[in-house]
Amino acid sequence: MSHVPGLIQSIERSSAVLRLLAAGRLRVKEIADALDLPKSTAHSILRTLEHVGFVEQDTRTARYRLGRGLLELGEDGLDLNELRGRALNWADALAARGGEEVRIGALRDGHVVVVHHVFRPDDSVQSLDTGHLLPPHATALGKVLLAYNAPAVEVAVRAGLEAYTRRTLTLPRDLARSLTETRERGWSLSVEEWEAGRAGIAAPVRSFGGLVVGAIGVSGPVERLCDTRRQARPALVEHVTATARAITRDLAGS
Amino acid sequence: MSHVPGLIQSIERSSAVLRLLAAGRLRVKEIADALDLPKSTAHSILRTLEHVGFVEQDTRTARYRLGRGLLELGEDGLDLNELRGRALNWADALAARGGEEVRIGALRDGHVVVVHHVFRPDDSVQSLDTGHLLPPHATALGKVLLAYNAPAVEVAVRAGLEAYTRRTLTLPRDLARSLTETRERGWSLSVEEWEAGRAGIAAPVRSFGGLVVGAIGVSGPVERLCDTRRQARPALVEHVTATARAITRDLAGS
DNA sequence: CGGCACGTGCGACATTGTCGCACGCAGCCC
DNA sequence: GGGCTGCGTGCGACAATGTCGCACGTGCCG
Repeated sequence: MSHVPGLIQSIERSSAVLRLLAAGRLRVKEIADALDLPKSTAHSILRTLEHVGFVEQDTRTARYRLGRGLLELGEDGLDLNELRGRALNWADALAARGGEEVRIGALRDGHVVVVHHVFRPDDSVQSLDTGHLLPPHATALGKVLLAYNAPAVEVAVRAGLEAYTRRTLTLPRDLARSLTETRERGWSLSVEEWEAGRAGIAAPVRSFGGLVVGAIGVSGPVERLCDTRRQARPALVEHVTATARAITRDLAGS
Repeated sequence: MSHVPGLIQSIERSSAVLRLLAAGRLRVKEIADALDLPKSTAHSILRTLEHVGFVEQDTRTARYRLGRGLLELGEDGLDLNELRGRALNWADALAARGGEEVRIGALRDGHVVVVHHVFRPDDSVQSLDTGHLLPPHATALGKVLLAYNAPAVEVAVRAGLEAYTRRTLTLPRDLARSLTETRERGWSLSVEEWEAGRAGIAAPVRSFGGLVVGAIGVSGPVERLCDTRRQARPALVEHVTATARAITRDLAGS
């Protein structure tokens, strides 16, 4: 079997599997025979492709076929209801443990769509925020989503970075620096960039292969989220990032 | 980064890359940032996806986009002219070294399409066979192609295995056994199954990930191709399989 | 009912994928 | 125009992961 050094053999093999399945439905054994691979190897490839949605198996016939995730490649494979369903209990726990209001969101058409919102446990008057759109460049949720989505940054910059407060980042260079910091630390911070007196901390939620499909964040008064130097409180950062990791693990197990 | 044990991480990552590119054209750095991967790792994935035709790069902008190999997944990514172009010199060399006529073929719509035909070096009267269709189940070329294509076997069996000689394999079980042997040894043999007094030996030509995209074979009188027990002569088998491997390496380098 | 073939999953270890580093090139700014 | 920065590409060491033999359970066939 002639494999070119420097190329990733397992990816080449997976491409061959997809090509075979594009021509018709096949069983593990047939794929293994076609590629002269041991059954176990073929099965590992198929299991992975199935997991990422590129392949599906008919349980009755055991035959594999191309999956919706590949046929509809433009969709990011995770709809907002599924994100909400997977993340909402973790969001409730974060609100309880962190003591601040929590939102889960995703980028859609250049905006942050809030798919779940948890009030701050002690507060009595809140406006439920689900379905609302937030500006990506000024909110912590939005900034962490932009950090991993270069085209969305370009769109936002081209549309102009609107100033919501005097602290909103309105220069492309400033936004880019903030997003680079976000990537380096793995979480974002917004201090009075969206609303005066309020801050937010958010972390990414990832899907297969590391794809960012959403974010979870807390928000509240600056003096509760930040220390005297307007830096995020480490304990709260840890709660947010740990929760994001838990949701990511939950999604990976699907 | 949450990766599930038992799944192939590099395949998951490649699926994430494809999803990112389905949403827009991106540079290496942007993909690396989106997935929190080192640039080199992202580059290795892209290079592989490019090699198998799933991704293409715009040399002017350095941006990557989805490639024709993925957008047109039903095509096996190798057209017959390209197979011919890559294989014809090797076929000529095989005819010179093996002393028998050589054909290169591929499966199309249940038939073997001969894409290149080399006369036996010593013969003066030959009919050029290019473009001709051969029955897959009775020829060595066809049997080696069927050995790696389970759906094509099903089609042939369903259509009925026509007897061309009294030695043609007409029972599905007999054909299946012959194809299993073919896979086990890596080459096929046909002794008077297509034409009385003539035999053929053939080996598969493979593309990326091990996909069989064609075959090369020799044919001639039984007494020249086989020993007294009607088994293939080892020296000729070696010539055929070595040539198939050389063409496969040639294709891999593309 | 027994034998066989298949799909699935586990785990050892050899192979391969990962990724830091270096380099060349292009673009930008002073 | 030169220096700096960032990017894309490729090399090679080695740690991590992919490979794959084996075992098991299930279903089918004679």
